Amino acid sequence: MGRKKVEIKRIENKSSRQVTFSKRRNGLIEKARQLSILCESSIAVLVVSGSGKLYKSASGDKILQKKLGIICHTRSY
Amino acid sequence: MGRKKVEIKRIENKSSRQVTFSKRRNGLIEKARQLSILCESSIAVLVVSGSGKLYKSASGDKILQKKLGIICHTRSY
DNA sequence: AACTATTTATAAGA
DNA sequence: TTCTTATAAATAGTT
Repeated sequence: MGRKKVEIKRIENKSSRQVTFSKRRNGLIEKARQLSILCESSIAVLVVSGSGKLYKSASGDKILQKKLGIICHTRSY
Repeated sequence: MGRKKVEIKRIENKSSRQVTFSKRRNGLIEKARQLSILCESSIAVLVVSGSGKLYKSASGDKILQKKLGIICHTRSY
């Protein structure tokens, strides 16, 4: 989607990469939310940016959310 | 996207729900893969269907993949 | 499982 | 940087 077709390879320009990261991360989490509602499923999404920042999202099921919490609180990130 | 706009609420018809689940789950995992490549990030996606079947995907980082493995092998799913 | 009309996501631009 | 818009991509309903 977008004005031009983009090849799936690392975006070299740092600020473009950050902009794309932010847009697509939001898009991904929204898609996960929709899927969980439409199809009564549970979804966890964990995203770790190049700079090490963590974004997480869990929808649908409490056990899954708890598990996601467990990984998110380890020290590695 | 598609022939009609769809409301984001549980799809009542079981077979439509299964078809949509399969399509959107694939779409979600592909989006995750693209984001990880484009923006040099690490992403884990865990999907548990209504019937309890687990689908997982991890891209980008080995630590993340290992952690995803840990949740996936617990007995709850 | 393939197709295609249409909606949605998003790459560039303002 | 937030908003816009042209276009690519995803997908709902169909075959």
